[in-house]
Amino acid sequence: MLGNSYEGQVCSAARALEVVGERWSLLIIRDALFGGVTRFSDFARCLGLARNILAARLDGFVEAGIMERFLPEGAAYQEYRLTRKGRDLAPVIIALTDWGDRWAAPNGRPVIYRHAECGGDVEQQLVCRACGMAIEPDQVDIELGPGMTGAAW
Amino acid sequence: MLGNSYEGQVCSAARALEVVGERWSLLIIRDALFGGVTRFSDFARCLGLARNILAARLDGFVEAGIMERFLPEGAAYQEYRLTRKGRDLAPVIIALTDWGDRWAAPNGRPVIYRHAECGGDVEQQLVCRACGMAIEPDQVDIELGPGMTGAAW
DNA sequence: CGCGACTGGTTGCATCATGCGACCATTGAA
DNA sequence: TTCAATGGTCGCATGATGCAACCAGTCGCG
Repeated sequence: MLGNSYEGQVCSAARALEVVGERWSLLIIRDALFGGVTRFSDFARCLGLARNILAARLDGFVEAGIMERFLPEGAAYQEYRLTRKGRDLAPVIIALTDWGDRWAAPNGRPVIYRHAECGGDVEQQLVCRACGMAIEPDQVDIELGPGMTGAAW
Repeated sequence: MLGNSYEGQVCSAARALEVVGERWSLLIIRDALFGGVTRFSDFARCLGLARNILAARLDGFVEAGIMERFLPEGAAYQEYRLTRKGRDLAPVIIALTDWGDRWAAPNGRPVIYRHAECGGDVEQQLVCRACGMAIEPDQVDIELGPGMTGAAW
């Protein structure tokens, strides 16, 4: 989005950015995923964004199916919860964080992701499904798949 | 960026988004990384974005150190090339693409990432550096690290 | 019950980012 | 020489974002 779309692009990354590419979107999802934030006012406080923008983003997330509104039984204030589709964005946020840690964190990592079971550092890897090897980013090629229409991306 | 910053956020994901979070930024980098696009007019044509915006993005990338301007010897038109810092964004783009493939590609994947050596599918995994296990997104916890200042993210 | 604080918004206005089309100097090819 | 492409810049219109004010309903406290 960012208010609009990337129409000309036949590309899943563009489709994803239409949903979560606007300003604040990924930070809202980060807080929901890893900070356990669920309520309107808590998002506004944590992030310091304007409340009308927050309302617009949350509406968009609900409409896109990455969050759902939920009223805990008995009472009073509603929660915004990530759906499976929303939680599936975790790798995106972790990839951004990894990059920021490496290239924009002179004082060390502010936040560390840990394996809940054993407490170890979480690392993101590209793996080849065929040969099982770990892959460096420059060993990745692209190929057009069945969802491609027309000639261009 | 998106024209401005996420000042209140002490978070590497926010730092990363300040560099590549603006509209079109990640698509430009995607084309540079996987499409081999290097020239101003080619970016403009592939993406269909306004040329003044493209100029602003490329300037920003050069300033941020994720691209560099390069004049091939002998002649005439310049190229924009990703630096190491820029190529390191590949996992972000692959993560976005994976998500888009899963949740927003009803006709199948338009673009497939392949291991250059063996041609196998590239898959992104979270791995525990301590125990070596593959980790599901909901098994990830966070911990504050040395770069954290103050109490909040 | 009364009161103040908090929640979950909405509205209007100002400002910044983005998009569009016109323009321009230089290079290259016919 | 002429025509098209490159790599931009400029000005204006429109859209997105940010800010402050406002509001109804709820909660906790005395």
